[in-house]
Amino acid sequence: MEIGEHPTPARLRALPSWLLNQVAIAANRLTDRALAEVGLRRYHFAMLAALDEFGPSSQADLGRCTGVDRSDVVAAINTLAEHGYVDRSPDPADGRRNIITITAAGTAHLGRLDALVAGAQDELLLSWSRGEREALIKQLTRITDG
Amino acid sequence: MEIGEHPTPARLRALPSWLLNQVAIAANRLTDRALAEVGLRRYHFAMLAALDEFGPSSQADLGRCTGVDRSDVVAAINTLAEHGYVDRSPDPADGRRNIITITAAGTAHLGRLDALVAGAQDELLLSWSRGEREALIKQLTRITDG
DNA sequence: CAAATATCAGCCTCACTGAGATAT
DNA sequence: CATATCTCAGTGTGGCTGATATTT
Repeated sequence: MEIGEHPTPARLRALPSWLLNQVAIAANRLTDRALAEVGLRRYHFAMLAALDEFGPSSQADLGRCTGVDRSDVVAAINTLAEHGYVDRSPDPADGRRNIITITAAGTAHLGRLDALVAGAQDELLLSWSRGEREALIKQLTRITDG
Repeated sequence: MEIGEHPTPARLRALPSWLLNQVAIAANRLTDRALAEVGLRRYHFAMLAALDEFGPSSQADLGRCTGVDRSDVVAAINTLAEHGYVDRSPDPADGRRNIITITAAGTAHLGRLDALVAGAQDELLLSWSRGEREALIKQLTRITDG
């Protein structure tokens, strides 16, 4: 009696919010799987990237610029520090803050992470040209900026 | 000393998977907020839409075509049935299955949900033209199909 | 006193897993 | 026997809240 499996309802297929959610789930799965190879997660990559680009930062700044909650930054930095990818030390100029600094090992590892994350993008956007990817990035950026 | 807040790292701003995740979070928040007005959630809308489009279906089929896990379909149908939006009855032709049918009240309510969900799209894509929205939908569809 | 920081404990949602009972 | 369905119990993540201690 199971003649026909249903396809996705047309109402959902035409809904940006639904499509975005499905695509994000797939993208996150691919990225997580790639980063699992080195035992890290997406937010670890985000914070190392921020430290590499902006230099030593407070945990609050790291959380804000990566969109990671203040509460979760603590645990993520713990893990990165245990791996030796960052140093955490009190700010001599502001007793409330910790200064997080990326280590040489962290910088080196970030190169590996870049490759893994880039591989996940390639899996997600298989057969997309460079120009097509840029168009996608531009559209998504327009939404986040709005 | 807090002269400059960090912006989002360039590595992340150029990363499709990261952008997709951020945009999906925003989209889901808007949709959830809209549907909260009537005490329902995204997956309720998805299942009512499927039932409206395909007619009476088994829970397994509903889960597959909406991407909702078999396990979560149970709870969602419970809620919809309590509200009187669907009927759940055993399939006389296949004892393993329940046949879920949308009720008249369910169909009526779906119209209201459509409006709420459409409003959330408008909030997300403020100032996007019809053509721009279609281009976005086409790109996202290309990813899900891949 | 008001505001910001780091930390901790905990909540809720959602995608998912495993297992059991039933039926094909 | 293998497969499919429905159900329940439970897991893990991610985004989030509230409270506290400390410092500015």
